[in-house]
Amino acid sequence: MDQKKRSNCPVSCSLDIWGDKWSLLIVRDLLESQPCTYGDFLKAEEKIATNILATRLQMLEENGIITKSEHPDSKAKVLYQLTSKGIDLLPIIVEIGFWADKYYEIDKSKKAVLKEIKKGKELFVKTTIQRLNKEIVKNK
Amino acid sequence: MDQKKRSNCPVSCSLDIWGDKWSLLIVRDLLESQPCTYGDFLKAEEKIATNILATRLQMLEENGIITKSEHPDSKAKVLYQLTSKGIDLLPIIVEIGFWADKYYEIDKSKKAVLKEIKKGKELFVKTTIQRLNKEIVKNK
DNA sequence: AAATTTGCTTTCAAAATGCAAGTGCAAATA
DNA sequence: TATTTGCACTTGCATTTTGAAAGCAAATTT
Repeated sequence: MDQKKRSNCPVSCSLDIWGDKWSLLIVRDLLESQPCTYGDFLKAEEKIATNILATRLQMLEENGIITKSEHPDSKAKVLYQLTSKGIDLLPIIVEIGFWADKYYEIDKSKKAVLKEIKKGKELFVKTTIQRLNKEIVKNK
Repeated sequence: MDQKKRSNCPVSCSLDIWGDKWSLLIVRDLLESQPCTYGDFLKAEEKIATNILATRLQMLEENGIITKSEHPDSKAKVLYQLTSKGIDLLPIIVEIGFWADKYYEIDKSKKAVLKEIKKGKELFVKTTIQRLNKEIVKNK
């Protein structure tokens, strides 16, 4: 009864994040600077509406892509971070980056980062995923 | 005046296909079996509505991801195929496939294909892109 | 000549979005 | 202690997008 009808992703797995730019933006933000607060997401360049952010965070949590935890300094704050499943989205984000770099103007700093990654893509992805996974453990 | 406000993609390039599952599905279909007709897309498993298909095909064409051309056999039919820019989305679709395979049930045949690709991802991507680009030239 | 196929367009109700304002709680300040 | 501020949301509502079905014109088949 509470079973939601999910959209199909382009490789036959059902998941709402496909077809939602805001979800991808949240994942990208987290990959770049791990624990983020609600406010951090709102501050991002793309100006997500606060109600949309709330629904997307909830959806990502339900799908096991992110987790919520308490901020060490303040109970008023909430920390969001990626799960292993979320971290594994890195290769996709990286490939989107390469593609965008090839066909669109992107800012210099991002261009430089991508150029570095290109030198050893597989290694970069592997070590970054390892690092992010270790950081999860740290926060427990 | 006709300047549409475009959504931002997660890597700072503006493009509507990010955040739209139907666009991704169209690209996936084309990567799997190059020229497709309007009807082919409608026949796909995911059941895109015909009006949505029309707007997405138009959008993808405007963004230089696909092109329309005449069917050699019939004036009633229209062929859609990827441009080089569209073909270059392959690495992204492949990575989405790997991720989905890791975390969701996908059907056996796709699983098998992905397993094969995994053995030599870089080579597979390179040769497939080359092949698809050659096929574009053929159709001219 | 009539029926069917093909590639769309139109209509319209239902759902999703996006902006602004509001709420509740915790922490900082007066 | 009282009050303001900051943070994480929620609510209301107008606008936009979606999705299902029906319609349509041109081309093709029967």
